Amino acid sequence: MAIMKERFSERYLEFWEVIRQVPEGKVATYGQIAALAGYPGNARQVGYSLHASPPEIDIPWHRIINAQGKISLPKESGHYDLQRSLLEKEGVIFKNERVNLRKYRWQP
DNA sequence: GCAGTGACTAGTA
DNA sequence: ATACTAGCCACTG
Repeated sequence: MAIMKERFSERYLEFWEVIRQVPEGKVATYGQIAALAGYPGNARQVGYSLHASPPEIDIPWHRIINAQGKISLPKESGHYDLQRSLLEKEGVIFKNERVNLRKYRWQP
């Protein structure tokens, strides 16, 4: 499988390094992660890196949402409900499928 | 190599 | 509020 390559690009590793710093009960956006990792404008790659990330890396992938405060995963996939329940378990409140970013956004 | 796709975003209308 | 656009770049066929 393509995702099981031994090495990932340095860019992906940088993304995951930043994501690892997002604390419990807080969220960050894809664009925010990209900018903090030193790749502003590469929000899409952040999403792709998570899609391709192997389970053995231990990162809070569920704390990453889009700039509208919504979950970017399709509801049909089942991953949507997983991400939402993981966040709610940490105290993040959803209102109309949306998180209040002004309240829950991680500020490094 | 080229075109399409995607866990994106900021801008404009 | 919605809709469309350009920019973004790794991956796939």
